[in-house]
Amino acid sequence: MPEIVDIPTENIAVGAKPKTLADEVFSQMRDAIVCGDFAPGSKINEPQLASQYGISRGPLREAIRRLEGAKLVEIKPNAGAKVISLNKSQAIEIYEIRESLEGLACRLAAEKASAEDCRRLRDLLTAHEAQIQSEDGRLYYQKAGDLDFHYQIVSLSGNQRLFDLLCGELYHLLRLCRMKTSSQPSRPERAFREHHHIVDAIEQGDGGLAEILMQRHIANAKKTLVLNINQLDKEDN
Amino acid sequence: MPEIVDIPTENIAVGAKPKTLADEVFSQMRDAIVCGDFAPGSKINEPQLASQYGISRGPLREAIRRLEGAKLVEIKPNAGAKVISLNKSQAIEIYEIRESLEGLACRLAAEKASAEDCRRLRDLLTAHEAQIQSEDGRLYYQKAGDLDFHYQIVSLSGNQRLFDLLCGELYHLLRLCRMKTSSQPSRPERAFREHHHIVDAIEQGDGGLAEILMQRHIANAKKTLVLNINQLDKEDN
DNA sequence: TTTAACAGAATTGTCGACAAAAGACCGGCT
DNA sequence: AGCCGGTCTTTTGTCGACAATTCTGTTAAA
Repeated sequence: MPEIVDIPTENIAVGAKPKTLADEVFSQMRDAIVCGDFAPGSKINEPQLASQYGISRGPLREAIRRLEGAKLVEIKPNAGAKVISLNKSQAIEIYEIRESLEGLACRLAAEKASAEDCRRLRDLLTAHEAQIQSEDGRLYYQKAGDLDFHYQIVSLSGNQRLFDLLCGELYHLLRLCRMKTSSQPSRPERAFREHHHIVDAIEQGDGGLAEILMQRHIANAKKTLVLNINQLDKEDN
Repeated sequence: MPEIVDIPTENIAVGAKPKTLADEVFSQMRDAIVCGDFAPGSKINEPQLASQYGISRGPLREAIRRLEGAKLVEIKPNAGAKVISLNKSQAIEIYEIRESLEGLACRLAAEKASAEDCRRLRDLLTAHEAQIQSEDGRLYYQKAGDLDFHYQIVSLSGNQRLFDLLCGELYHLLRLCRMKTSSQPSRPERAFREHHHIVDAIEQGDGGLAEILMQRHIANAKKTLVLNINQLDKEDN
């Protein structure tokens, strides 16, 4: 029984339990959006959602403002908020930014990672590898495992703001991008090779190489995504 | 006639006049923070500010949440919001991110810029150059002119999300960093050479070179900033 | 049939008031 | 004198209600 651990990428700020209602609802709505429970492009009805969450409109509006800050909803004055809907070019934009930023994170990580850090990274990969071998491994990999690896790298970079930017904002958008093309052709073996090569570079402290490898890794993921989107568009037509 | 347009870097979203009170107050507070009218680290008192802006606490709280999204204030539950205060390492973090992101923007701009775009860029530089020759040129350059140039580059990249990220968030933080070291030793001639070299690369459509030059340009700015901060710290002791 | 205007409903924006928590202040104790 | 506990004040969090705007559905006219 795999019982995919479902690593809670949402509870990034561990130990900081949301106390205010607005924060709580913000977290719930964010998860609902990135999990697809809120359809992209759908309108957000304040009275309805307020009663649904059992709170007043005040905290709900604050939560919506925070969602706007996370770029997950768009607010138009006097017209309400809508869940963001990403098209192909916007997805590409996100991957371009991610390529640049994670390249940076990977370079910094390579320059700072200790032997212990490297060992943990490698352990993570082998754990994922074992997971892959299980029945629904592919799904797991595409969902949590991949982000988990990247999450660790960014964490090792030591740049707190970079971490907030990537793990607090961009990764949520990324999950939205992936949601569209839910059943990906899954290129796990290739991605695994790339992951291991990245860890190799980090172990050797070769920041420049680690940066390039990570950029290429994400560029490959982007290509896969674009391919999937194109195919999806054709089916729709 | 230069007629430096004095692009208002604060009113980024031109044409979109803020209609709701919360949006209006958000803009005003953001400008007040980046201009230094709100001291970094100072506490935000809701009742006081609400009466000061002549609004209720509801819209004010929404504005504060948006400021939190822009990373300009920090909110602690049941403790209120404080204007962000950047220390040396945080400033370095911001410059690292900016180096990576503007490098990307510059590469994309080089790949997409038309001859007309290049002409406008060069015009901008010559206009700034003329401005520099005037009495308070150095001050002008450090304040608006430099950001103006970078603003144009990012705009040419064609990546809307990158634009929002840099011009909508990071540049405001940048102004906060610069505010600390208000009287900079101003390296205008060197920065000007770098700017021209960047435009050269863009004109030639050499994205890779443009990216590297921009990264080095920002890395140099970072060095200058760090030097200033260190000097400031010594004076304080 | 299409368009335009109008009335009604629904939704968003704003406000003041109450409840709860944090912080300040003061007195007493070791 | 310094520290601790309790009370009071201030500030934040939450709520319900009202005002203003937008959306909708209907009717009437071209």
